[in-house]
Amino acid sequence: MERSRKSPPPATEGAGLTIGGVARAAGVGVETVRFYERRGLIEQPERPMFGRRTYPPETVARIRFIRRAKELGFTLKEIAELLELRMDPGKSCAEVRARALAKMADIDRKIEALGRMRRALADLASACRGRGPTSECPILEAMEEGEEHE
Amino acid sequence: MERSRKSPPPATEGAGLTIGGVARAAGVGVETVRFYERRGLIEQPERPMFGRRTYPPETVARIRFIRRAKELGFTLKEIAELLELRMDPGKSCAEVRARALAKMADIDRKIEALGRMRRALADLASACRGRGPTSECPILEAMEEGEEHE
DNA sequence: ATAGCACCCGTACCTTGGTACGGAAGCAAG
DNA sequence: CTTGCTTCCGTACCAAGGTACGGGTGCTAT
Repeated sequence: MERSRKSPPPATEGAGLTIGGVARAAGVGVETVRFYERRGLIEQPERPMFGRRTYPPETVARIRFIRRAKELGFTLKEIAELLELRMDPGKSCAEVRARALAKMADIDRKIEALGRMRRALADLASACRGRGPTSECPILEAMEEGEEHE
Repeated sequence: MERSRKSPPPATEGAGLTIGGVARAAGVGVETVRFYERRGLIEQPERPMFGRRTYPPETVARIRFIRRAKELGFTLKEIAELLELRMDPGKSCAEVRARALAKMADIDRKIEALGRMRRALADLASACRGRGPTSECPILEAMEEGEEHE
């Protein structure tokens, strides 16, 4: 029972990991690994009709890559493209850089949109002393009138 | 043919609008109005077994309210709560103000998260001269190593 | 009176990123 | 050899916020 929760599968030493081993090593759930397979983000190992699949250690690295890219704001679709770029020896680093810059521009737009919301809310909140019934609330009134700012 | 695309339904003058009239006046699609009904965001008018429903003009104002609140970053669930507050004479303006402040804090957190992403991307992009194959790209390398910042 | 929108209704579908379920079968320990 | 954890596989479900469809009916103008 020494290794029961630690590593059930390592039957043949350096061969490969089972899906559970990959998931633990990469810090995601088994279902997430399966989900990434379905999305084509990770290559599926030879799929025996019966029995278990064994994954190469690169799969763990690939999932970590996905995790990190997600933290940087890339969607799974974009990550799939990054993974393709990474594999394609004909593509240059400039392509990757361009994706990063585009994502930064994307993030800037989101930040600006949120900033506009924030300012609009701050304006409304400052117009409201927080007293009286909701029927006289300047915030609600402003929303009812709708400024059609567009 | 003068009014054919302008207002098909106004049979009885001041009575009420059909769903299409509401949708046009509020600037949303008919399906969206139906969707808001299902979500309980707008009250459904008396529903005749057969024939058409007529909506009071307040429905248009309500949908505009929803639109405006959405622009301010509220979810439909939160908007439903705002609408309840608006209707409840026992609630005070302070409640509404609190929602607005909470939403601002919410937005601040999102902005900070995006700012972190942006800075991380900027760091990676500045480390990459945009030359060479993807196999030597500092951006991809950094993602592969995964900094586990957390 | 009939063409032709507009409306009614339930239901299915879309995107994004997973999570959960249920039955069958593998595999190691006790 | 049986128990019990994994794995395999398809499929369904979640949140959010709609959009689309199909079949049936209402209403209005020509």
